[in-house]
Amino acid sequence: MARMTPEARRESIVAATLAVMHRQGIAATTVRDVAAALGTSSGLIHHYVASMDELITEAFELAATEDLERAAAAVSGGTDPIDRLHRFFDSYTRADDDSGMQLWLDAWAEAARRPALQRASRRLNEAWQGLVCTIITDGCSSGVMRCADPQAASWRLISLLDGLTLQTVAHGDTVSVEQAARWSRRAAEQELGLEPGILNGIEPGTLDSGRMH
Amino acid sequence: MARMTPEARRESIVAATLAVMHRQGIAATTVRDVAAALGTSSGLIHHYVASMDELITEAFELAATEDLERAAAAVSGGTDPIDRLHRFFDSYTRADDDSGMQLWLDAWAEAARRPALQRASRRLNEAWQGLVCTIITDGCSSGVMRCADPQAASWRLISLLDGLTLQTVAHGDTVSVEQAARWSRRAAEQELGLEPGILNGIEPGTLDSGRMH
DNA sequence: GGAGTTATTGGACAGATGCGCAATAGTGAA
DNA sequence: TTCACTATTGCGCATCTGTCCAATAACTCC
Repeated sequence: MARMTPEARRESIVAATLAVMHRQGIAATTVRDVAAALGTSSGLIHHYVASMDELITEAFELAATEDLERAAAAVSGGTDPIDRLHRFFDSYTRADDDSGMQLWLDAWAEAARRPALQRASRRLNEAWQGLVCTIITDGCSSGVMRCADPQAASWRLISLLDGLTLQTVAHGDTVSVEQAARWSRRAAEQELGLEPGILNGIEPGTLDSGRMH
Repeated sequence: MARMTPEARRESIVAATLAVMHRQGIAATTVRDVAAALGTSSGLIHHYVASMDELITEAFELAATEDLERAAAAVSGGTDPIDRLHRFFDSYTRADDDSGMQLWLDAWAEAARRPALQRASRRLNEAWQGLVCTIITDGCSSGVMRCADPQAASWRLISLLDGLTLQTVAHGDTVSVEQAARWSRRAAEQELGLEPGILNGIEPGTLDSGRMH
């Protein structure tokens, strides 16, 4: 393999690790697989990273941080809190192309046994919650949302979203992607005192309960 | 090791597997660890089970089924739908002594790679949802609950419960056990048109919003 | 007691794993 | 052009994995 600068090589290694993790899962990602994906030797990997654990944690952190930043960028383009919340749900739903969420499932399960991974997972989960919390806080102070405790509300919304997406990814179709999207938006409407349907693309006033299932 | 009847030996193997799974996680459970926990040889394990995957699936199924039956038994002792719902939340919250929920986290993550485990996980998850759904359906027909779609409502409640408990188990204290318990009960009250606080042990009429966080 | 059945043993086997290390090859400076 | 530096190689090592199998020991029935 062509010789590269240390920075470029390190980045290519982390990127290749991420690709393998998406394909095979965190637990089944091996040094040799990463080397094969790069077309290099396994020895090179250890020339750049001290251990496999470190590499896996770093790759997970990269992927999760990129997802978060993509969501944050989408949200920041919103014109008002409700639009920003809309954009948040859009980017979250799009982000889980299954393999992205599968990575999170792996991370949550492995967190108990890999301290470094647990710290990363926790930090990023808190960042997601913080993103939602900021939207809600803004919405409350501008008067378009009503919420007694934005911190708590954002944890509830994130947890519902995770729990529903979990079913979609782990079990196939106990809960469909559409249901997860619709139900979590509806929960946000109720949690924040919004007009029913406003986050689900239903025109205000045309909503009847029969349409909700 | 003393010679045992096939049934007793098989049960002891599954029980030992479960103990190892609790201690080390599903992915790190090996034949030799199970044999060591029993004080026997690895060959004996394969005299009773065809493959490691089968053994792991069977052990998970046993643990999850026991939890479910414990919950179902607790629920069936309830005097009315609201009491039964109360009992459901009590048994769910008690069931997660962390290691129980950790097993579920492992199962959800491993489901993508182990078809037999996925089937078991899915079937048991549906059974939990079915348990809640029955309570809600009864509550609606007896008039104490209002719910347009018990199926959907029970998936939402189960998913919220899973998502909140996930935070507790995977990350330590982003969400506390008490918050998970309180918030999921509050969600049930709202979802089913119940009096606020009735599932959280708050006397009807004494509730003010400031107490909810 | 003897014979047949089978639970149990202990190790062999092939393959995979993380990691280390001496040898090689590409690069930039003197 | 030569030399020092280091990115890269390819393999070796120790260990672990699931699975299999011949030998042994315990139990049951005649």
